[in-house]
Amino acid sequence: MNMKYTITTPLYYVNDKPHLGSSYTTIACDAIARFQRLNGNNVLFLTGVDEHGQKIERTAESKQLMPQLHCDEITEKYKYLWDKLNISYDRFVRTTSAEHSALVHQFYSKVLKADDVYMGRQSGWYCVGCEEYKDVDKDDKKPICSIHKKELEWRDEENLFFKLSKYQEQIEKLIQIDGFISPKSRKNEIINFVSKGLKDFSISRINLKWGINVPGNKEHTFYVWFDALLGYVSGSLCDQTSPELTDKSLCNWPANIHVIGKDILRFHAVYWPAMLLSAGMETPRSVFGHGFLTREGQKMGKSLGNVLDPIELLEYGGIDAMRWYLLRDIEFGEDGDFQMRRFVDIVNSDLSNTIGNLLNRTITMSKKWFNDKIPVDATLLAESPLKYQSELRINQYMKSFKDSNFKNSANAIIELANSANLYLNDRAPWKLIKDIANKEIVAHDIYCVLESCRIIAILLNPFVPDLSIRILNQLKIDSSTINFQQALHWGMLDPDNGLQNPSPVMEKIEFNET
RNA sequence: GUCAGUGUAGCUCAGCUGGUUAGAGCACAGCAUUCAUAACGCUGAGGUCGAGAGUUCAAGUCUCUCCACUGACACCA
Repeated sequence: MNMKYTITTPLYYVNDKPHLGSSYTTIACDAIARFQRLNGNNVLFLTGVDEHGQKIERTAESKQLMPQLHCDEITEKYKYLWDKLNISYDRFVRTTSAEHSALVHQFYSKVLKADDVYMGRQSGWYCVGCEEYKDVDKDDKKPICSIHKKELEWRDEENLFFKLSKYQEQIEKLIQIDGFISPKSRKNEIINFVSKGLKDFSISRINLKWGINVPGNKEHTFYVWFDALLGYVSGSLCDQTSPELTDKSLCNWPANIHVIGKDILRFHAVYWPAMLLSAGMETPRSVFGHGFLTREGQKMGKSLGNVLDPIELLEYGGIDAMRWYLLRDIEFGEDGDFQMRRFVDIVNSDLSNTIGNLLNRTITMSKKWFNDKIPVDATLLAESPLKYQSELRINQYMKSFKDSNFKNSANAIIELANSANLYLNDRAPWKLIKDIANKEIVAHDIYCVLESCRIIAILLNPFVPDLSIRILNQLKIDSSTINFQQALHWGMLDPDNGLQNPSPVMEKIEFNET
């Protein structure tokens, strides 16, 4: 097939170090990217950071750093974490890069040509945290932002405006398209919002140095959102060094999916497509707004002091545990609750007890009775109930994964492992082998279970690539070139290939309350 | 305030157009047990299905009211 498939995480705001929420989004994207690659698609997996805006400027100031240095510092933390989480991104976009600002200028000139920009005046109470004007009473003397609990600032300034209202009908049509906005519940909210009439929005700020300058308007810099969203384009250009918005240069555009948190869905599903329409570019194929994570039933926040640091979690449970738990136990799209007890239980049960132990017990038997080779009768393979099971579960897995239903996909893997465990208990090869006449039957049984393990390892790959490779290594399978189309056929395991000595592929996590 | 969604075992959730003793996984208890990471397997205990009222021969499943949580919009701060 070899289709181009472009997937993006949000460009994370470098106001602070990465938190569990951004890790969650990024892990989900990584799973999708890996899944698509295994399906033979040519994937461009894009992530990056959004570095401009007043909030950054002030944060840097409070740290007595130049904004750029502050951004560099935080950007490094993101890169470090993505590295630790084995995120297979292809490009990392920085909105402070020269290429990016060149692209923003190019894009802006297109929007200008479309006659979609005008100078307007905006006054009102402004929240720097939100980077947004708030609808509050003008007579109020000390209004406070309901989200940030900070005092608002009075602003009265000239801004450039983008004619969002002009795209009312086109946006209405776009958001109706089946699959454009997921999950469905959020789609309805956006439709509702758009139906009330789109208002033009400002795309520039004055008196803000930390931003990309607006050509022709010295005092102005671009509003962070206008700037940040374009990072998706600058990151997906074929040749990033010479940003030109032509059909050729846009070979990775449009994005197949923007994965974001539910809080910024409107920017992605409404503002962003309108901007692209204005510039005569294609709109993204889909936008997925996932839910938020709470911790032990409570919102995570600095004020509550219950923020879960991804690095800490990683050190505690390991990368496979973290990735597995987030993808397997939390409904993608819905809000989810992180519970330490459950984290430990789920990971131990699924990865150590069900899958790890299955592999371990089977390899042990194989080594004990057949040394390295399994004398299996190939003609019998086609009739194994495990063959049927694996096909059933592969189907379930594929179907669910395409809907970004990671939970159900992961369940399919566990079901297959359960079946294999049951099969062993049922066949009891350790009893059969006592009669040497049964050796062939036992070989067949062992082979079928090992083959199930191989398929399990491959299906696990997008979820927990490290564990997947550890399993394949024990089966002495080269993990560097696998793809679904070839690898998911029953009977691909070479019986003469030999096996590595078994050692637990997944250590258990010990639960300790902290 | 308006609209939408959710509320089912300790935890995470299934239960389509109403129909016999409400399900799964995890956790827990007991049994069994080595091929295996005290793992796998079997058995079991656990729910007045958010509350109340109504429709019906029959409601987790339909109607109404209320409560809690989540979100959107509006309003206020």
